[in-house]
Amino acid sequence: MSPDAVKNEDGKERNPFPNSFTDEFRYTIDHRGRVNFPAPFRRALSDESKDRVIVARGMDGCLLVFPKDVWEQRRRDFNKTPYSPQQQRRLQRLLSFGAKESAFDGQGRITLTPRLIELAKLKKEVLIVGMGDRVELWNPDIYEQYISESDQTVESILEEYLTRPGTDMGESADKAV
Amino acid sequence: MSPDAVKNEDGKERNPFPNSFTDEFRYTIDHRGRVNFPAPFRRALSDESKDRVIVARGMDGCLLVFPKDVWEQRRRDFNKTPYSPQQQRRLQRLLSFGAKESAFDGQGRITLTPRLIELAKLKKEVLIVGMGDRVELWNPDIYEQYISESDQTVESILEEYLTRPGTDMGESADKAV
DNA sequence: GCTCATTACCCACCATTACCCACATTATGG
DNA sequence: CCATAATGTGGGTAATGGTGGGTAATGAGC
Repeated sequence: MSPDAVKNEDGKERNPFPNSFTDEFRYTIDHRGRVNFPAPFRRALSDESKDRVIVARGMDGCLLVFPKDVWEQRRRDFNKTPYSPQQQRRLQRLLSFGAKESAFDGQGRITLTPRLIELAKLKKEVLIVGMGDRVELWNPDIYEQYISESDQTVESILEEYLTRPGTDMGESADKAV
Repeated sequence: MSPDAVKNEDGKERNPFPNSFTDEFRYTIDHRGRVNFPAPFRRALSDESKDRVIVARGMDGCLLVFPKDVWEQRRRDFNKTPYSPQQQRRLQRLLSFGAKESAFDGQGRITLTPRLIELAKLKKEVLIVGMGDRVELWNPDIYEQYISESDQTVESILEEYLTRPGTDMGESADKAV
């Protein structure tokens, strides 16, 4: 499966990795709760989600930003879970609890509600971390703390996976065009 | 045309070993944090990642440079690990910690952030080492130090693997003489 | 209906970045 | 041995991206 894409009909080059977010940015929140959304991430957004994202509570004290189409997909996925309809509804509500849909302003920023800011204990600065098809917002201090708590075991696991040449887990060799 | 490229039927150059990096290079970082990326390595990049790489923290004090498609593959692989969701999240975050996506400029250079430069203790010079599907950046002094620390055990292991049958060279070397 | 608080849209500034050109040096080919 | 291309290094400059603030629309409360 490579949803990788096609060029646009207007000939403009499109991102070959839609909704794929990598690396970190450090921005400031202004007194109105506005946070810049990294320009590379904006460009990486799929056409369907060009201007709309959902900000929700994340795990371990961060906030999550989903492109709208990814969010909808997640929501639909709950219906495929083996749980009862009651439990599925509960899952959906937990997911949406505190979530806020947000649009970009002319400068590419989103506005966080006071509630979300409080949930993530955000102060003046935000760390924005690309995590594949979603983006995490962190209080930099908490993130630092979280990272430093990683024990030796996790780090050696990471090391092993990083150092492993090519991956035998995923299918490789589908490079032909 | 370069010796490490072959021609496709359509006449375009294509590398027979995409995302395969060998050999060492020694370059300088300029005052803007720009480092040249070896021309043979640029040619070795897969078509998908021709223009984009990710620079991340590596083990033992070096930096890692991944072609974007390799990086994405690694990231997806974490979700297939037998570990708990919490651990998977931690792995993903550890992987992304400090990571920066970068594009090549017209001269084939990437720019390193001050943070990455500091992490790897890079001064004026960088040693660039091909390590299979990824590339390592080293402070040459630290690399030298690291190599010299290899003890007798490691060296004898290397010796054994170098001379072990399994390659034509090793085999014939064993039987000849 | 009116007022006030909140939100959304707009413009302005400026540091940083990316793009461009220039040149020195090395490899390549005749 | 010279000519030519390719590669590594440095720097100027226009464009982008991040930040702050003014002002018009929106909506809630009285």
